[in-house]
Amino acid sequence: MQELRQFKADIFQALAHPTRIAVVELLRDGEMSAGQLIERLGVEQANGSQHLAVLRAKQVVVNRREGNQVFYSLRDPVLVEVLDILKRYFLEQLKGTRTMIEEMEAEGESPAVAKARR
Amino acid sequence: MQELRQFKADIFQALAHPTRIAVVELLRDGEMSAGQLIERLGVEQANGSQHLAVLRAKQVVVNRREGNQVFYSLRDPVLVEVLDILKRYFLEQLKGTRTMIEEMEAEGESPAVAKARR
DNA sequence: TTAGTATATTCGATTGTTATTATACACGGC
DNA sequence: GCCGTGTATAATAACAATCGAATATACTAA
Repeated sequence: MQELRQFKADIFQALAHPTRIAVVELLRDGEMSAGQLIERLGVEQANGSQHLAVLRAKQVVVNRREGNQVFYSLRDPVLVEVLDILKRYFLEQLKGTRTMIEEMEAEGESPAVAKARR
Repeated sequence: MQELRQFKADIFQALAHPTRIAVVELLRDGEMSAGQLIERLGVEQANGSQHLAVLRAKQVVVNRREGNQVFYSLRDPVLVEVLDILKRYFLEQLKGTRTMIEEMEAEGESPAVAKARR
């Protein structure tokens, strides 16, 4: 059980950076070379390569060399499911925020607002 | 889109620690007081409270005070889904590892073994 | 008010993560 | 062999996360 939690924590940590999330999203529909990825990400070459190294270390992606280039792909597309779930979660949270904002606007400064601010 | 990725990264980071994953799992079936949580986690009081603060800051959990105690619960149980998906993912990965080990045992020291060690 | 219990926060030491710069490695063509 | 292109790896510096110890806060009961 402890091992499983460590494993989950490692996966979460692998994805705990916007650039690496972007990589997973870019690989959603198939493989892509390191160069293409880095160009799409709009980051420095070394930086992009380091992020790919993190994803490799945590086995989130796999790669294959073809001549000069290295192609990356998702090891298991189940992670895309996770991202999709989080998108729904994000939208839920936004709804909550919107409700909160509306309450603030409707009520002005009030206990509800103070509570929401915490 | 960038904002959504940052949001996802924040959630992942909130869960990128075995203790905090344990908290989410403990809250799976309902709320629990900070004290109960910390006891079950088997961590120092201050440390547990700090981890709860992280989960609060990222809105993963919410809390309510009742007298002397503070009860925590999951803000959105959808995160449990994510953990369940990762369990399946973990088992998949284990299957791969087992296959790898079997190959190693069957073939002895060989190029395939060297490759698997990387 | 004082004491006791439950929880949170602050501080400081340690360790981990990130971006940048520079350098190394791997491959193909010549 | 040498060059060019694509990719990975040090090395550093700035910053963030973690933990334990001590302290602070919130509440209850007496």
